Parts: sequence; structure tokens; C-alpha cells
Amino acid sequence: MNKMDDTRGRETSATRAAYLSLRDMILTGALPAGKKLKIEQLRTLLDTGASPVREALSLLTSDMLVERIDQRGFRAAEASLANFEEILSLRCALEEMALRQSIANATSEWEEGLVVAHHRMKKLTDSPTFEDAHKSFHMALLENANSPILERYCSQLYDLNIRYRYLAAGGESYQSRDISAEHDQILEAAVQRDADAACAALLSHYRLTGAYLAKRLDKLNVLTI
Amino acid sequence: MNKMDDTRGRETSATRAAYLSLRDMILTGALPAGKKLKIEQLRTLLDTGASPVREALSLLTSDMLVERIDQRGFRAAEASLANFEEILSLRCALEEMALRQSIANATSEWEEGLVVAHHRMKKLTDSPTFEDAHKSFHMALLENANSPILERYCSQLYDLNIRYRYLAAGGESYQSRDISAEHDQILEAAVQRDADAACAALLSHYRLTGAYLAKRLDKLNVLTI
DNA sequence: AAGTCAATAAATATCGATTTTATTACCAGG
DNA sequence: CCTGGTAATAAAATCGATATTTATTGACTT
Repeated sequence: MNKMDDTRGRETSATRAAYLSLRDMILTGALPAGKKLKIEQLRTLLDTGASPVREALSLLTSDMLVERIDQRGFRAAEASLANFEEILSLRCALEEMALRQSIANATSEWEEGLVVAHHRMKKLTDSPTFEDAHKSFHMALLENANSPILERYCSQLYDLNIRYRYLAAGGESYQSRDISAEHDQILEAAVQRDADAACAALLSHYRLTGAYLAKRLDKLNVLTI
Repeated sequence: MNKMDDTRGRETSATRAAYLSLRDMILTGALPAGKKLKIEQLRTLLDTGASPVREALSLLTSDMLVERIDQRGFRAAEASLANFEEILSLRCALEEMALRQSIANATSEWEEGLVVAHHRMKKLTDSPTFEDAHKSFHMALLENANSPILERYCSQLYDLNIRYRYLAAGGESYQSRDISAEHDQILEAAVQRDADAACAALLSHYRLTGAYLAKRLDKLNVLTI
């Protein structure tokens, strides 16, 4: 057997580490929307070289979390009500498309994956890893569409939305509504392969959250634009 | 006065130049799908440093034209029939969405922009810049949706599709069908603000081209996967 | 003969320093 | 007191070289 196989948690790479840190800092607001991102600052902050920082920032522009201004460096993407609303409306359209395809291709393996993802999410409520589990559940709903580009877009939009949750709620967990019941409904409908019901539940979930966030964003006046 | 002001078509920046060259080479097939992209090779090919090449490749991963394998470099994205079909179907869905929004927001300025874009495209048939003019016309149709993310996705998908046109036709211009008449129809319907007709014409345009390309791709057997 | 391991070669990732470009502060002329 | 231009400063972009990592080769064991 190989002498070292699992011994090494060896998935580092300065660039990837920088990418993950910066992404997290932007999503949670540690690096606020619109902020100038100076290489030298980030270099010392992350304790790494300029090349990995620069490359991580380039990768983040793909995710629309960073804007690159030629010859003038990088800045965290702006946040605005219009942007928030566009994200919400695109998510609704694209996720409905993906969910319908997923259900059309339904198999029992997919079903089981869904149930597991849902279970894990429920168990992690109020844990710091809830965010990841929540995303995993939502992506599991879509992954059976077998449409990698569409999945990628949905994942991107999901991430963009996270930032507004943090802006509105300061990263605090959820609101008064019974989120958990909404997830149960979505799972139930998906497992029954009832596309109409599943989409209705999913979109209602997004729209209710969206309306709540929009109200708070407006009240707190936290948008840069 | 500044010693050099306008004299220089000074929108270069080694990174941007490398980005544009590499993008073009991938779209036209000069760098074939799936090919390993070695930094050193590209560095000498483009006569620039390793940093700009690396950064350009990072940017191209956003466009899904390059794949990045951590610690193992970059390669040109794979091409496959499934990928081609996914692109076609997403384009149809997203462009319909965008076109309907554009028409819903129709103004005479937009209309005039469309007419101009269409005119320019017609004039450039069989010119090397036709490709750009064609894309400009298609994007002009969508730009009035005022949905930057959606526009970005449509633009990306448009570019991804170009590659398959080159694979199928060796970059040669169009086929037997009367492409020009199709464009006229789309323009006409858009100007009349008839969303249903415009979408029907646009999607038919894409689907006819798609079917033609799929047939040729199959016959030529040019797909790596 | 097939598979494993070690040594070598190739390529990537990263660093440190230099060059180029933008921004700021300052000063003279109107 | 404002305007336009210029020097000083700060930051970004790029280069050249080094350190790590992966891929390749060929000998060696079972």
C-alpha cells in the first residue's frame, strides 16, 4: 500500500487558499462592497505573495465578486438594490429551469442524495457550517439536470445572494419565518416528482426571503449605491 | 499638453493583450479543445512574461474557455456534443428571457441602436470583422433588458458557441440558408415590439444553425470527447 | 512480464525586485 | 482664489529567478 495516502491534508496551494479567504471575506462583508482591494494590503493580511493574491482576485472576477479595472487594480463588486433584485429574479428563472430538468431525469439515487442533503442541513441548524449544508441541499436539487453550465450559473447566483443576507442580517441566522417547513415542502414535492409543486415551493421560498431581505436592506440603508 | 495623449492606441496591458490573443486562438481552434496550455510555450508564442499569461488564463476560466487544474496547470476546455447542445438550449432560454425584457422596455433610442447594428452587420458580410458585428447585433437586441448579469451570460454563451462554428466549418462563413433574411425578420419583429414574433424568429435562427452545426460536427467527427 | 520504486526531467507555482502607470500634493500664472 | 501643469508618491503590472510539485524514465523485485 502507499506509504502516504491520507496522511497529508494536502489541498493547499497559495492561490486556492487566498481565493477561499478572499471569497469568504467578501461574502461576509469583512471586505465591504465597493472597497478598493490593494494587493500589498491583502498580501500582508493573508501572509502570502503578490502573485497568488493577484491570481485569486482574477478568479473572483469570474464569480462577479470582484471587479477588475485595467491598470487600476481590483475592487469588491458594488452592491445595489437593482443588483439584488436581478439576482433574485434570475435565480428564480434559472433554478426553476434546472429543477424541472432534475425532476424529469429523476432516479432513486438522486432522490436518496436529496434526502441525505436535507437531513444534514437540518442537523446543522445554527452551526457555522449551516451555510455550506444549505447550499449543498439547494444544489442537490438541481444537480440531476445534468447541465453543468446551468448549475454553475445557479451556484454563482446563490453565492452572490449570500452577500446580501449578510448585509441585511449581519450574518445572523434566519428570520421569523419557518424556513425549515419550507425546505421540507420542497423536498417532499421533489421526491414525489411533482415538478409544479416543487417549483412553486422553491420560488416561494426565494421570494419570501427576497422580500424580507429587501425590506431590511432598505431600512438599514446598507447599500453602497 | 501631454507629450503623448492620443497618439498611442494605448489600451494594451500585457495581460489584456494576452487574454484577447488566447481567447481568439481558442475560439478559432488554433488552440484545440482539450489541449494542454503550457505557460512557457504560450510565453514565447505571445512574446510576453509568464505573469500576464497566467493571469489571462485565469480570466479565461471565467469564460469557461479554459480549465484550471490546481497544481497541474491549464488546458483548453473540452468540446463535446453534450456541451454544444447544452449551450444551444441555454442560449435559447436565456436570450428569449432577455429579448422579452428588452422589448418590454423598448424605447426609440434602443430601436435606433438596433437598426444601426443591423445595418453595420449587413455591410460587413464576408469581412473578417463580420463576427464582431454579428455579435454586436445580437447583443444589441438584449441590452435593453437592463440585466447586466443576464447579458453577461448571453455573451458568454455566444462566445462558447463560436468555437463550435469553427469546429464545424473551419471558420468559414455561413451555410446555404438565408441567414440574412432571418436577421431581417428578427429586426423587423423587434422594431414592431412584437415579442412573440421576435422570439420565434430568434430561436428559429439559433435552432436551424444548431441543427446544421450538429450534423456537420457529427459528420466531421471533430469532437474530442 | 508486470508492477513498484527511485532518480531525473519538466512544468508549475511562488517570490522578490524592477518598471510602468496612476494618484496626490504642490506651486506658478492668470 | 481658481486653473493648469509638474514633481513626488503610491500602487499596479511585469519580469527573472527559485522553490515545489508533478510527470517520466528505467532499473529492480516478485
